[in-house]
Amino acid sequence: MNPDFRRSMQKLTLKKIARELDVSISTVSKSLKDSPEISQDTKEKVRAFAKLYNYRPNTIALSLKNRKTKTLGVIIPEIVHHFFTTVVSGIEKVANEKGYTVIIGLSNESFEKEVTNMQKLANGSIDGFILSVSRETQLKEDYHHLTETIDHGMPIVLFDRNVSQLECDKVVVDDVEGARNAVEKLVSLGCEHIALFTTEDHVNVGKLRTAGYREALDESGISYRENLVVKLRDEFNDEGQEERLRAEIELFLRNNPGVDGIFAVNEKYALTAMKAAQALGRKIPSDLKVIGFTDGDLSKFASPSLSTVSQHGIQLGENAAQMLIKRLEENNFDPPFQTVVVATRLVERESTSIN
Amino acid sequence: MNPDFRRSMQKLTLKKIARELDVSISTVSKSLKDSPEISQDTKEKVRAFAKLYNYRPNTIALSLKNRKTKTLGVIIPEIVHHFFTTVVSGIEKVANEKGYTVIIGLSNESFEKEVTNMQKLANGSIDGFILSVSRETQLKEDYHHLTETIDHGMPIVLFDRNVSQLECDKVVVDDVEGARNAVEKLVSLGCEHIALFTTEDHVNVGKLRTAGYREALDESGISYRENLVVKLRDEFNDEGQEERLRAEIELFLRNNPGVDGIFAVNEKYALTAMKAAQALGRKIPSDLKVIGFTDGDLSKFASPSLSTVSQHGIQLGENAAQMLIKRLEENNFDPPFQTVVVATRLVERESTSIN
DNA sequence: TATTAACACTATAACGTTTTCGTGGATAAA
DNA sequence: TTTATCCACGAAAACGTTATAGTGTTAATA
Repeated sequence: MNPDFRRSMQKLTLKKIARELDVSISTVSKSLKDSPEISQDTKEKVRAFAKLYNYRPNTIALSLKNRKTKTLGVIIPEIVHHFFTTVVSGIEKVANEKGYTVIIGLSNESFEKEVTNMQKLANGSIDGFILSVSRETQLKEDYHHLTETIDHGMPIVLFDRNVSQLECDKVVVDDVEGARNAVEKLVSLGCEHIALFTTEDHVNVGKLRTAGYREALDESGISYRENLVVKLRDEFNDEGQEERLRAEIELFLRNNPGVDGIFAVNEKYALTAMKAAQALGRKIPSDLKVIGFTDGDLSKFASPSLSTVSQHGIQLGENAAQMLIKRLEENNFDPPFQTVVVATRLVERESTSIN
Repeated sequence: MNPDFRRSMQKLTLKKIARELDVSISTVSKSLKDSPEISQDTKEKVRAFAKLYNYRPNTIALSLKNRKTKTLGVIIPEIVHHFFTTVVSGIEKVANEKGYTVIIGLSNESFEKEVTNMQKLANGSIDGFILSVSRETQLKEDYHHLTETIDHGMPIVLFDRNVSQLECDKVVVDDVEGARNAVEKLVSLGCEHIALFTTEDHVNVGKLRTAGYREALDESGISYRENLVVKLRDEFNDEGQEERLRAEIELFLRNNPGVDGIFAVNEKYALTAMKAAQALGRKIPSDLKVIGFTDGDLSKFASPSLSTVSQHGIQLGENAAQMLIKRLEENNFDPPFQTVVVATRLVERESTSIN
């Protein structure tokens, strides 16, 4: 055998093995698949060779032939974001276990990037999508790229940011219940003037958590007061806008000294509120109790540590991957579709302790 | 035309267009590529049809034909980790701009997962790797999977966790300098007993940052004292081990009341140290000044906010992607290899303020 | 001895592209 | 009229697989 064989081989293929061993490509393929059509001798010879030179079938060729890629496309609005990374790690875990690969696309909260990213992946690169729609998409309420994908026979599992008019599998957090539990907790701790820091209305999860806040108040016989609800503008989330967010929150706290509880729809709002309140001399949790949403490191390391509604992102991701893979393996892309609701859990820390 | 055409088409291909328009596949392909071989009439007809039914070439088929996938494989030790996500977002940005897709593999700090992930992707799915080796890989010092990949003609760009014996492009943070600057800062603020919280020795970045710590002390004429260096065990980073980490740090602080400055090689150690110190009644920054490494949200939102050595993960990712894509487009997989060093920047916050 | 069956392989088509090389017919030049 | 030149298109190969359908040789059966 050519001594330079190893060097010359950029990538070993069936054809090269066949040429080297002086048999046909079919024989090589069948040998490696342990087909009964091939004699033991030949099989062993081929397999030894393949093993020696570390043959691995070309994934692309297989994808083309089988018309499936064993790859999941995941589109998320942001990756530098604790919640989404936990979801991705859940997806990746299940995907890997079942022999799937994960491709990640970032929309960066942009409608256009979401669309182009999907189009790029939809052309044969992946078998199905797991995605959370971007903020802009929710704002525009334009979901044609999603419906078209589904119509073309590619399954989608939506997560977290629900879009009720879309017919597909979904796995969502029980935002309403999570928020309700949080606010109920505040009430049970004696809070009577509970402020809500939430997003603009078009953000679905913000809306749902607001609804939960309201439910809890209703149940407790506390009247809902518009002026205790602060809708923070989207742009405050942008890089470098921390000060404006802080100013807005501080202004509110200054104007509402009677507030004794805060429920915020995310960690950032909650922590900013805590910092602003502390700067104003309010003691947490004695004067003011705070609960946030999304359980990340930020909450754990805050001073005082922040009680939060944990969303179980990993579980969410695992569920999403399972649902998608199930459809793919069963080759069932038709209704009925399923919506899995992942329960939240209130993690109590110092910001709501009673001492 | 068959009215059910749209429905029947799972995915539009050249062949289907050809059949429908009663021309050859070649003609369709050439028309879409605006070849001069084809008449205007035919071109227009084909293009109108393709546009109407939203034809997009099958990526997999193109990959097979061109023997390149326009996809980058990114292997990171962890995804629920601020630094790595910033790197990924930098990679993704550049990749997207240049028409590349990104596949993510997680090693979860495991050697075996790193190897299998790479093997899976190396078989045609991607054109090159960007990766940061897992902790276990560093521990074992087994890099055969990397050298083999390189030998097979697939370029690798290593980032952050450098492996000096590997011959490939690299983009690393200047850990030594970052650490030195941080410690110099502490010295300039009057600290004389500066503790170091670092990792076990086999973690490269820990070692480098430790070296920087030492350099700064040497320069400042402060003697290096072994007993001020705390090597925290890897396992303390695992989920649920926060208390043990905290206990270890607290013990040290209790035994070393004279410590007036802390440099920690990551955010977690720094924040845990701050919390422990505060619990022991030390005031930060007046009694004790603290600087961490890696600039994440944790540092910004801590109380007091934490000064850190910012690693510019995004830039790091951008550089890595640029280097890899350059090699791919130039088809140049040979030495010389480049090592880009991304400078760090000391971000000063409350934990080192002077008032 | 002629037929059949078993064996151990090879050839071929297909997946969806792109590209090189033909090719038939029309037109222009000789 | 014959020959050369275009024009507009089609055929075929290739990328690396797998699966189906041959095929030639030997051995068993009638």
